[in-house]
Amino acid sequence: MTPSKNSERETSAKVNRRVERSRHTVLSAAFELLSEGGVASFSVDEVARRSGVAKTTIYRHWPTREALVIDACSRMIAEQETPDTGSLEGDVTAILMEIAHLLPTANWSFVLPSIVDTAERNPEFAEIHSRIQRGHAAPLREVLQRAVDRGELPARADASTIVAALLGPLFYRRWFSREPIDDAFVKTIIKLALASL
Amino acid sequence: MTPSKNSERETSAKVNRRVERSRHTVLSAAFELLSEGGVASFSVDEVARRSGVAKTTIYRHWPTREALVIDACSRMIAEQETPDTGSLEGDVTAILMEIAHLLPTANWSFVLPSIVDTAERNPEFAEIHSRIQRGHAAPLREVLQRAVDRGELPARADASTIVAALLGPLFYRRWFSREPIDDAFVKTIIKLALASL
DNA sequence: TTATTACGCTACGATACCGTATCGTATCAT
DNA sequence: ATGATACGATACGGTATCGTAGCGTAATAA
Repeated sequence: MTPSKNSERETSAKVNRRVERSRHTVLSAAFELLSEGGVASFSVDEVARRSGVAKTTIYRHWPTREALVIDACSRMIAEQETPDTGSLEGDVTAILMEIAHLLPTANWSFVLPSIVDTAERNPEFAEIHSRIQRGHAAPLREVLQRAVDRGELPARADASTIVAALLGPLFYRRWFSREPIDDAFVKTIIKLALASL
Repeated sequence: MTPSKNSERETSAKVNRRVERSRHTVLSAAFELLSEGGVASFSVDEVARRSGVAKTTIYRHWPTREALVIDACSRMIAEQETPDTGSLEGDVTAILMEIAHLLPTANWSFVLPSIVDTAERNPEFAEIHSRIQRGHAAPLREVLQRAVDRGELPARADASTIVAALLGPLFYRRWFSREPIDDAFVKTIIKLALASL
């Protein structure tokens, strides 16, 4: 609260104008590069080339290549809204239809295999992957909890099993069997996963 | 069938002793290296170091790094037997329990994300991935077909949907949520996937 | 206006690859 | 035994990458 501290705060806040602009430019290019080639082919030199920001400047903001990759990956977490249709099946359908629509198109769907692979051997990426994963499952877990609260779903039902039964088949089609994901498929999966009620 | 052709055959067949020994040594090291670091960190130099086979020799057998990686990946296809217990649920249970057992331990489960990632942008790897995938699904498709033949399963049932409903949740737990896969989970998934009968 | 701060540019050193060339040696068939 | 063939060792040239250093310039705060 002293004047000196105040001025320090103002200084750092205004310096951020230039800094933030650089950071944003670099992160955009990094994100784009990541989407195209995955974690493996990500290079600081290429980010510098694309962004127009000098490599030295990049290294003034991120101590290492990995730090930049991790930062770029963190922006990949898909924020998804939780619907509230009143019924469990309605909510789940809304969520899965949205995901089914995003899976063939969204940027993160091209990068996620790369993160999964890296996470297999790198704890830092395992942490990021875990956060992304929780983000995907969160809306489902919430509507399931609401259904329990309403008495629509028995409290003994295992939420994580149901989530796996819902998301698993969709992910399987996107990354393993590479089959298209149409509405009929999604509805069948929902019917099967919620059949035990 | 001429003598000259015969001698040519014999020659190539015996030369193969040395050649096959080299090929086998290299492929073993390549497979091991692949299991540890995935496709991205795979290098011919490292294979040469580990195998003791000179890099020049490796390049006499494989024209390029990628050819060697692809060859090593091809050996990763898990041969799985198709059970025959007499009932659909029995067969499916046998298959999925086996997979659930392999998922946390088998070498290919560590490499598969890497192949999936590479396949996302490389058609050659997409082809390999497709073969691996068909290998995983084949036993399930066979027991499903047998169930249809017995009349245990309606012919209109979509096999590829059921396969996705069975394998998807298991794969989801191995590579996405990273939760353990216990017997209770597998049995629940089977119950859900076959509930529509 | 002036001092500070961030930035750009160029150039490094170090490392790790790929794929090839050369040449001498060991293995193998006959 | 001998000629053919595969192998090993070493050394390249070329490229890409990481991360750093030095120095001049532009933006910014005071």
